[in-house]
Amino acid sequence: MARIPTARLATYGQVAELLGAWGRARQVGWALRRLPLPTPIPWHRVVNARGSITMTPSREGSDWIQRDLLVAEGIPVDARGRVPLARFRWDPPLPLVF
DNA sequence: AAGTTGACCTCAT
DNA sequence: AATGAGGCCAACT
Repeated sequence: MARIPTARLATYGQVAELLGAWGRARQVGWALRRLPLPTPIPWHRVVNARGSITMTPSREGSDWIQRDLLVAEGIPVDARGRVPLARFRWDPPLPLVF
């Protein structure tokens, strides 16, 4: 995730692919849920494939923090958490191979 | 040990 | 636009 440039967006699925874990977007979400905040990892640049911040009470506020961080980077977020994914999507250069 | 729960995704109504 | 089905799989009951 640290590879995602400032003011660019990636999806959970993209991050999974980058790890060589195609189809395992859920596990990316699992990992992010566990991130201790604050963290230097730019977790806020990861949104869902529908192009929005996943807004749910189970995130205990990190969804709203994500909103603030994205707006602070210049990425607009509407009232329902939608972001212009098509415009800001980051295309990873190469998958990681271990 | 079996069933449930998610910061998910794609495809089909 | 909004659901629903099915797939995914580590953790947690």
